[in-house]
Amino acid sequence: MRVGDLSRRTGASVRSLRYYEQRGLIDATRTASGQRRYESSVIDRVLLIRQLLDAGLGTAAIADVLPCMAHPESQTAQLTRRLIVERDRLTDEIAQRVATRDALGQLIDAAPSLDDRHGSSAS
Amino acid sequence: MRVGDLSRRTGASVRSLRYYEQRGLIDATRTASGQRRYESSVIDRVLLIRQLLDAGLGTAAIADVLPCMAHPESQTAQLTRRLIVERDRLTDEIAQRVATRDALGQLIDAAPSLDDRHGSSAS
DNA sequence: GTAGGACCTGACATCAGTGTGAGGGGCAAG
DNA sequence: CTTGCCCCTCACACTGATGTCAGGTCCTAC
Repeated sequence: MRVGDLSRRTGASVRSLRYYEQRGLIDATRTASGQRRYESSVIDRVLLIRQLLDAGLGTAAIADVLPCMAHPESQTAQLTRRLIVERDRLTDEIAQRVATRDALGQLIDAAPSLDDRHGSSAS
Repeated sequence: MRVGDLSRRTGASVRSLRYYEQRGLIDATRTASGQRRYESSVIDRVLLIRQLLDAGLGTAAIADVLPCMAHPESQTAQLTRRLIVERDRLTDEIAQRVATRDALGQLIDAAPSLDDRHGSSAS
């Protein structure tokens, strides 16, 4: 499949797909004229990449953890440590966000109703 | 207090403090010669700003929600809606990160021990 | 009053992911 | 062979928070 197809099937822009390739996250064979051809397995890989990006990992981190996720048996101690680093970073970010979300939630709950929904008290 | 002091007491770089001011997040009086002077209440404000930044909010969002957090009584419906938007965004980000963290966690748990700690199974 | 540190503004650099435009080729259908 | 769409590379722009450098001023301690 070609970049346009892959783009359509993953939601990633063509630009992004080329960028992922440049970062070593996906690879493509080239036709004689230089056009990229992808195996269909790349679709899932791209979707995974996007999940990780959305989770706040950078392409470098993704390049490290992707192999583990694709071939769990290829995990080395080195890689496992990397996974742990990223997991712990996520844990910290989650805690930070939960704390802040709850703080915002309290302000919202304390706000003059806004007839947002709220059983508006048990009046 | 002066920028250097505020910087030391908050952990924010002088550069960042000036940036926060430029974004309207904090304000300072100026001496005749133009140097910034801060009230001590600004310390807490800066700490709060940093919490929000760490939680992934941008300075624009922070500029909106800070007044609510400082003076809850000043909350307008408009502001409350903004709070809700940010809270919901946080909720999404949290869900995304939790999912990814759990995926990483599974890989880590499935990894060849690494004698990380682990009661190393109930062997 | 002088040295040296703290401060001022302004501007350019960084990172990351993505958008966008230029200038040029590939390939299938008519 | 031409039309039209897809692809190629290169390269510059943007956003956001921060670093950093330059050139200049202020102020405290001696």
